[in-house]
Order: sequence, then C-alpha cells, then structure tokens
Amino acid sequence: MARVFPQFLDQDADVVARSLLGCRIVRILGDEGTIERIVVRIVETEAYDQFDPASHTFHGRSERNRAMFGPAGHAYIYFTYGMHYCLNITAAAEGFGAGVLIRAVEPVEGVEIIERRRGRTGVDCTNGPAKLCKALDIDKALYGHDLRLPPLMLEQSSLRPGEHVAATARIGISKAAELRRRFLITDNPYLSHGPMWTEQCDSRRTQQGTA
DNA sequence: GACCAGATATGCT
DNA sequence: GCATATCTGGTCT
Repeated sequence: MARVFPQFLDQDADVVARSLLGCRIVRILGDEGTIERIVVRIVETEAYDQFDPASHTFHGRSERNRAMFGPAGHAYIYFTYGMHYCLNITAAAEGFGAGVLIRAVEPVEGVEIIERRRGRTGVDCTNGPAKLCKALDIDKALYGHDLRLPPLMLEQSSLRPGEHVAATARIGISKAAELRRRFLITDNPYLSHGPMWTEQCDSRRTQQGTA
C-alpha cells in the first residue's frame, strides 16, 4: 500500500476529491502500552476551493482556515454547530485555499474500536462527516497535521473491481449546493445519505437538464 | 420523512 | 452584538 504524497494531492480539488475515493485513512490511538489501530476507506468526498461561495476560504485567509492555504496533504479540521468536528484534506498548492471534505468512510480494521467510540454499530458509525471524526477521535489537536505521519495517515489505494464513482450535488450547505462537487462510490452502504437519496438527487438533476 | 434542539467558534455589520 | 454554520441524534407523525 503506497502513501499518498503531496504531488498526488496538489491538483484541482475536484480531481483530488475523486482520487481520494478508495484511499485509506490510518488512525493510531493510545500510548505505547495500548496501541490501537483503526483503518477506514474513503467512500464519499466533497470538493471546496476559494472560488467556491460555500467554502470556508471564499472570503480569504483567516486564523480559522489558515491550514487550507498551506501545502496539500494536511488536515484542516473545523468545529461547527457547537459540537461537531469535520475533517478536510488540503488539496492544492500552498497559497491557494482548497480542500476535500471527507463525508463518509467504510471501516476496514478496528471496527470494534469504532463501535465502542460511537456507542452504536453498523453503517451509522461512520456515514457522516462528524460521525467519522468521532469514530476516529479526530479533533482540533490534529489541525494542520501532515497526513504522511502518524497518528493520522492517508494511504493511496484503488477502487475494488466493479466499483463506480459518481458526482452529485453537495449536501448540507446553503450556497452553491447545486455544483456537482460531491463524489462517491455508488451503492456503497456507508454513504452519508444512502444510495436511494443519491439516485433521487441524480434523477431530479437530470430532469432539470443540469446533468 | 419532517422537525427541532443542541452549544460555540467565527465572521460580518 | 448577532446570525450563521461543510451536523447529529432524538422525537413525533
């Protein structure tokens, strides 16, 4: 399994968002006595950049979003709604504010740790951006973290045979939601709104002639 | 499926 | 000072 290096990420955010599907996130928890390892696979992403009204970088650099203007392949973590953290992976050359929101992941290793952390079982553990942060113990402490290094690493991996990628409108935002910058592995049970929602969303857009 | 509360950092006026 | 937010979980229908 190969690491993801910055040059892989140092592209248009849409390209990166698509490329990240199927890649793995490795999270190391605990101290030397009790090391716990969680591995998940990315199944849903959304692209944002500073030309995008929905992006945190649209209004320029600030203390909150400085990581997004840094080099590619780092963690941009933000706190929202007073209680949730969400994880983005910075995706462009230094100085350009762009990133990819990780919306949903599929557990690969350490499922029991994830279920313990979430207090529930099944797809509900990681099928949302704040859910997966809670499952992987991701918070402000990892803000700006280089994803080539422990305790949070990104590893390149490809799609499985028979898997397909789709682009749909984005979710949960009030501006520029119509842009098809949400990328997902179709029919994956861990998608944040499930296959039915995606189908409905797609057919609605096709009817509008915006596909 | 629809609706709503939750609790706070951030940015705009 | 105030509105908003890349959301979730619980309740009600």
